[in-house]
Amino acid sequence: MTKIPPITDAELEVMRVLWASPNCPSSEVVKQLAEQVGWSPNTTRTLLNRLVQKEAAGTTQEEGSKRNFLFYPLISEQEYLKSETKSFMKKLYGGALKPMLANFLQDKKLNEKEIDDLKALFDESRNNDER
Amino acid sequence: MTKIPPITDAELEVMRVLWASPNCPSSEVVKQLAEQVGWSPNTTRTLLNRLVQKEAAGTTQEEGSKRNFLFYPLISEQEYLKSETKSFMKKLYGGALKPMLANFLQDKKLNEKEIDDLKALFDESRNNDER
DNA sequence: AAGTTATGACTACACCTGTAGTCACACTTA
DNA sequence: TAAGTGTGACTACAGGTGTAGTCATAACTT
Repeated sequence: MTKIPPITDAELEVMRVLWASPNCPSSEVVKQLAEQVGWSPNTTRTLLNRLVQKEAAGTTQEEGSKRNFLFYPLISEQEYLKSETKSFMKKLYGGALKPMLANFLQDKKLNEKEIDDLKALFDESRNNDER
Repeated sequence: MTKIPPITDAELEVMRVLWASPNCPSSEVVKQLAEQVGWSPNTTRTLLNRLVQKEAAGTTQEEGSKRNFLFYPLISEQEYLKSETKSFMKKLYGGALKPMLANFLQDKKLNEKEIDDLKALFDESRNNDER
């Protein structure tokens, strides 16, 4: 996926279902979102269609059926998270990690284990940078 | 400020001006945004009014004038950043820092100095947590 | 085969957002 | 003081978004 289209909050709910079960019949998406967020079937279908229109998801006709479709994501959760995170960081912090962390840590104090964990993450990031 | 209203992207531009120069005559906001983002005066004024309506900004009549107003932010940049960051983290990562960092670091490798810097941030966070 | 139900295509509609126009009038300037 | 200009109040309007209704028809049930 080269270009990630804008995905609204409601559409994101649908994408989550598709990420969790790719190649999902619409009936299944409808069912899950009816349970999880109480949407009417048509609401879910509308969102599915919008996702297909903006090429965030794709459909194929189900085997041997004239009218049932399967839906699958065209952008991965990874891609989506990366792109959203990047644009969020850019919009609010000019793309810099440090001020964002400083802000986040004001609220949420970390314990030893969490700190070590995150430090390890940074170290990995450095070590993986071969040159 | 107890409750932070939703602020759109365009409105955020206006808030940035107010944060940079609190108690700003509208003419000044208009001027700055005309230069910075090329908006017509009425666009800026509309946004100012919307911010006042949603109580993100306040106004006072300018000294000895019947029609000129000063504008000031009712929510601080700190509050705004904190709230936005929190809801972003919640929406995309369930509120957990680690997966967000892991994602961010995939793209953007850090050098020694940056890593040390961020580690120090974490340590401060721990040390401030008296108990 | 006839009735019922699930599915998809199309339509609806209110509210939000970005972007500005119109108009009346306070203020400035000649 | 008459004419022009900046300001604020109100209005506009297209496109996006959340949330669904309607309708034709394929598929299931009896």
